[in-house]
Order: sequence, then C-alpha cells, then structure tokens
Amino acid sequence: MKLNQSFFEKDTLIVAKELIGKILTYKSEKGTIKGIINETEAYTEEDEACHTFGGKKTKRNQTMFCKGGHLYIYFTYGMYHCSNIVTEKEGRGCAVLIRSVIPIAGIEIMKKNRNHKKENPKDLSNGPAKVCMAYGWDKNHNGIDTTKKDSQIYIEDLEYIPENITQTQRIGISKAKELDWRFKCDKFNKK
DNA sequence: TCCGAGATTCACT
DNA sequence: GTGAATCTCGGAG
Repeated sequence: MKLNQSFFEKDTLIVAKELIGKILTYKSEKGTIKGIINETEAYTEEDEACHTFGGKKTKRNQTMFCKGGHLYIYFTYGMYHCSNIVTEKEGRGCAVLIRSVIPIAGIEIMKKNRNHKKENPKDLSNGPAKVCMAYGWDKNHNGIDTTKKDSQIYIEDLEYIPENITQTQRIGISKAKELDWRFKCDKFNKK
C-alpha cells in the first residue's frame, strides 16, 4: 500500500519512527529499486541543526516548506547528496532524513549506480549519501511529490514489522546533538 | 580493525 | 570566503 499525504502530515517525530520498516520505492528507467527504511532522523524548524531553523526560507531549503510527502534532496560536503521526506503541513519546514535502507529489489541497479565498488548489499545504502548514490538521485530529484498518483518515487507499506526500534542521538552534525531524534532498527519480521 | 585526513561544490553570509 | 545532516581510502597498530 502506497503511503498518502496524511501519513506525512503528522508530527515529525512520529513520522520518523513510523517510517522504519516502510519501503522506499523508485521506478527508474533501468528498473524498480526497493529498500526497507531502517534508519531515520527527525529535523524540525525548532531544531538548530535543521536547514530551516527559525523558519528561515532560502533557495536551498524551500522544498522543506512544501506539503508532507515531498522529496527534499540537498547537496553537502562538495560531493554528496542526502535525501529527506518532508513532513507536517505546508509552510512548516520539517523533514525526516533517510539515513539507511536495506535493499530488497533492484540490487543490481544499485550496485551499478555505486560503480560496483561495494558488492555486499548491506554496504550499498547504509548511509544518507549512499542511499542517494544507490538510487541514483541528485538535486534534479529535489521537490518530487511522492504522494502523487503517477510519481516514480514513493513509499509503501509491505508490512515489515520492526522488531526493536532504538532511539539514539544523531550523528554527523555539530549542533543540537543532544536530541535523541535518530531511529534505527536492524531486524524486521514479515507479517 | 580502527582512526584520521582528504575530497570538492554549493549556498549562505 | 567559509563550512557543510558524509564517505572512502590509506596507514598504523
């Protein structure tokens, strides 16, 4: 089942937690890529580490102010992209960062996108920049509405049940590190 | 196996 | 001009 807009319009922390175990799907020209989301991070306007801290709107972060369910891809460290799903209502600059997915379909495409540097599926997409590389996303995919009927990118619920979600501090940032807004799960049970 | 440094482009100040 | 929600590789232990 494809997730609709109302799923993403809830509180960012709730969405971040509920996204664990959902399937990130991309119907590319090369084929369909699917992965179980197993690590996320929440970012809100009130969060100092967030691009939209204080509700400031810029050219870069304008996608985060869109309606829930939009894809926000941003460029960082001169070489990498990270992917987020916009949450809450239009005008609120909140999003959930996809930190990691477990590949379940289109693994060959993902390997190709990663230049066959890693052959182990577990290493294909276990990091925010790696997820973008494996899916072949860049800033051209920024602002896509994943809840649209004919969207090539969407999130669906294939009823993978997370066994134990752990909530920890975020990493890779310099501000507001003390917030336990990172959700992770290593084991899933198929319903 | 672990840790430190380099890579390298964009947006904001 | 500066620093960023990161990854990878190479060298040391």
